[in-house]
Amino acid sequence: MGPRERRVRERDEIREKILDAARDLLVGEGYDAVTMRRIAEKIEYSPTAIYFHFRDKEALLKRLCEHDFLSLPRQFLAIQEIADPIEKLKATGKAYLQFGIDCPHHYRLMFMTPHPPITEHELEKNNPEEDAYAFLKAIVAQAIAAKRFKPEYKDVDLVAQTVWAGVHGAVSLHIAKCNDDWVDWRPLKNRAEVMIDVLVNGLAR
Amino acid sequence: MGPRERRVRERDEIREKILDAARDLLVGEGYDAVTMRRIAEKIEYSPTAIYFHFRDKEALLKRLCEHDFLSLPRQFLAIQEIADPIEKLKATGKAYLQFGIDCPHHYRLMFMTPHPPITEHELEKNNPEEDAYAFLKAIVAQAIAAKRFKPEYKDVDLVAQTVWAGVHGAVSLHIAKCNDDWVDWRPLKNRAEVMIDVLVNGLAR
DNA sequence: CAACCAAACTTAACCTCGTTAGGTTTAGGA
DNA sequence: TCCTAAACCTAACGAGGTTAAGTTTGGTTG
Repeated sequence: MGPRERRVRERDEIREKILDAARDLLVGEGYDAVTMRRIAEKIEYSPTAIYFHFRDKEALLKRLCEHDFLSLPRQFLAIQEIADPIEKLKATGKAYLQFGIDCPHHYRLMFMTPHPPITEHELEKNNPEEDAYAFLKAIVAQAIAAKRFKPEYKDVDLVAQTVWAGVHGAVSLHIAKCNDDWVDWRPLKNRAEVMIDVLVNGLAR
Repeated sequence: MGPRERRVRERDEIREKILDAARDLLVGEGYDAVTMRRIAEKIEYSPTAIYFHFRDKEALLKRLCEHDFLSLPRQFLAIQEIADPIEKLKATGKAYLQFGIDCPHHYRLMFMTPHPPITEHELEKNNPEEDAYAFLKAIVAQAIAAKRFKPEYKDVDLVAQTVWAGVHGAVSLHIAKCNDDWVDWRPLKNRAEVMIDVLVNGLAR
């Protein structure tokens, strides 16, 4: 481990510091507080220094989204203990909901904001412990294998994406339109629970 | 109709022109193209003139969202011909999906972007012909009245919001993450159809 | 060891954007 | 005829993302 490795490590560390600062601003002060200048201020660098580590703001935010999407299942650890796949699915939905309630700005950036395509992935995919989508897929696959769903619902990706979309719809509509008094909104938790129940009932044999 | 009425009419006309210009930019050139300066350029006014008609950009965009949310059901005219409430509900979901496919930028602004609360509504509410949410609610109420749903699903608002959220989840996840090759996305139309079927099945007796 | 060179920064500036201050025109009313 | 308020305009401010150009720093090489 010569000075070469140290350089690489230091580079990764400052990259991580930038991402951490961006996340802190996002969660703590909201969407609009995430500016290159404020990130720089937080880590005591000049704003332009960030451009040495990220091509532009979009790339930075996209990286943050990917990173935190992967780390989501680490918050779902208790769910793995549940044996019944249907209960597991419901618990996952509720945990996902809770993330949306706790970190709405973070949720908005990760799931409600389009990011232009960037062709550089370096992170590990398809590991349920480190990839939220793989986590969900594994549960759906388990439910299908246990013949808990109607026979027409055998496409794991299609079912997983439907369940995801359902809960996401409830959460994201809340985040986008909770200030809209045009609609007589029911409480989010209530809506999300009904959504999960209706979905599971619709999928089940 | 003296000059006083003319003044009011002219004011409304230029307001409408501003909204039309904003909508054109949004649909034609996308989200980022909607700037006060470009709107002004399009209607051949100075940027500051807009501030005489709208308090700020947020108010302008919010007004646009409300206006177009109301005019949505005018695109759903054929649906009123359908007698069966379940089929009606499915058709409404598909029409809503089609709007998301045709106008993704417009959809994003209307349903995926939080707008701060503004306390000034001047538009007519609760008319199914001019209010997309009232339109959906009327269909759900019809289905409930015809005893097509399980007895526990008798809260019209709760059911309407669940159905809305389901289709919205499919559409909005597509708009936000269609460039994300991390997930092996099924086609949107496919996902939306499954979503509608699963929801209806889960709600039905 | 000295020269070099690329990595990792910095300062200063550019451009666009939303918005405001202050001035000007215009038309209806007193 | 004068006044006033509505409906605009020009000019500018400040914040944001980004770039150009220069500077430091530490490892590598002749």
